Amino acid sequence: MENVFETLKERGFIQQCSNEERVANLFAEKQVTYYVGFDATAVSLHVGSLVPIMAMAHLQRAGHTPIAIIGGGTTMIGDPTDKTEMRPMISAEQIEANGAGILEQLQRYLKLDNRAGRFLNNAEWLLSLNYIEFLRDIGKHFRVNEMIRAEGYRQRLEREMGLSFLEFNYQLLQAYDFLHLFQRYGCALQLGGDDQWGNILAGVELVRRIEGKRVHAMTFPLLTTAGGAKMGKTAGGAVWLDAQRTSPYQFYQYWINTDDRDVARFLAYFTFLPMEEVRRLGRLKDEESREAKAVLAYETTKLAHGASEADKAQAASRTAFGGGGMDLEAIPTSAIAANRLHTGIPIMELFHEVGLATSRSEARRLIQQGGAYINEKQYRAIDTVVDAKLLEENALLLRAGKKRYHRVVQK
RNA sequence: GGGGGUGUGCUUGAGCGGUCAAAAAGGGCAGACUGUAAAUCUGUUGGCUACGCCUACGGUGGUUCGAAUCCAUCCGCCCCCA
Repeated sequence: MENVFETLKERGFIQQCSNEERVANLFAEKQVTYYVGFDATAVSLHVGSLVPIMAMAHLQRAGHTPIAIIGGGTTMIGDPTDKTEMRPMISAEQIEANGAGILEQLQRYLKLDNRAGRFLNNAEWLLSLNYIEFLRDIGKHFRVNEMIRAEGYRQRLEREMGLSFLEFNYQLLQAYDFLHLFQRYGCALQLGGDDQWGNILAGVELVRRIEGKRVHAMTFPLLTTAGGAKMGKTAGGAVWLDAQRTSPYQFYQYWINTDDRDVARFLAYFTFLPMEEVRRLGRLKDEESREAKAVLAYETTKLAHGASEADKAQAASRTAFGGGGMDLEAIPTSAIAANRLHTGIPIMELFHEVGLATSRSEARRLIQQGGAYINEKQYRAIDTVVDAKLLEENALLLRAGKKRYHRVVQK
């Protein structure tokens, strides 16, 4: 079997590495325990976390042991790295709840049964730290002059934002995590986004000073779409891995709407397809690239939500955009009382009510600008009244713009 | 503790006491064009019981016929000194 390191490299996962050769050998020589920290500020992970997740999955498939940690302790501080503002602090209970959701999602990609892999909350060891001891044992190993040279801190220091002492300690805590995981589980490698490079190295350094052992760091490139947007952000907000927050259909649509220029890269990152296949799909041009996008969308959805959901999403997407009717299952639907429909509802009110417009004024603009459709027929008159006569098979299919649909049924 | 500065809509950022729902850019949304892509062009971008009304320029009070614009005070942030 080929070295996972090569696999990761070929697929574009590796941005920086403390020492390429050593890390590559490490994987070849023995089973490696590695860790990645996840942000616990939300109940669900989103598409942006998929890079580390996929990297972890590749490694686990090659027989190595992942540890996913959520920052129960560190999240309560807020990571200043590359943030223009301080992150909001959240409560321990909230983090606990978020952790449960995150674990569930990770388990679709990773085996975290405390043998093949682990899921830990760093609150477990951080909360019991004693300040004096921490300063004495850990704090003495850090040089402030080095720390403030880090890009993230420097920006905060130079701009007017300021940096609180609390946030400044983030790096120490993250380094301490690494030390702890090394001591307790023999964890020898930390992975993270490239913005974490400095923090990860701080951990490497700390382990070296205290334990005299060499551990390693590896970072992933920070992904943005070709359009310059952050991964996983859309107009409607983040694209979550949680089916409750982002339906498998929406998830599928996110991927199928990928910019042409990103398709090949994304296939390598977000699917397990062999690289030959990835390259073949990546070579498709113009209209043909839709095939590649369909594969990307299907594979990613399958990983996140399972094959049957992926099939459904794919079918829904095809009928919706392939000229056929919509797959009714996939469209958000709301019920409206029959008598209201018989009386008639002003079109503005209807679009607002079902959430296709956030206010009546927005609905008004939408309609006036020709973006409002009922049963695929455009309505531009704001005084249109929608009543039961427009029902088709007992339902109305509302559309705002090109892609946002909503179905209304009688109650 | 002392001194100076700053706080505007989703973001950045203009803003003479009336003509400011607030310039400009970015972002968003919609339309045209398209391949459910990109680029481009056009329109639009606080709310409402809608040619009018309401809410908004950190909070609270005040001056004024009238305040985002002036004053006081409080809060947050930044810089310098201690």
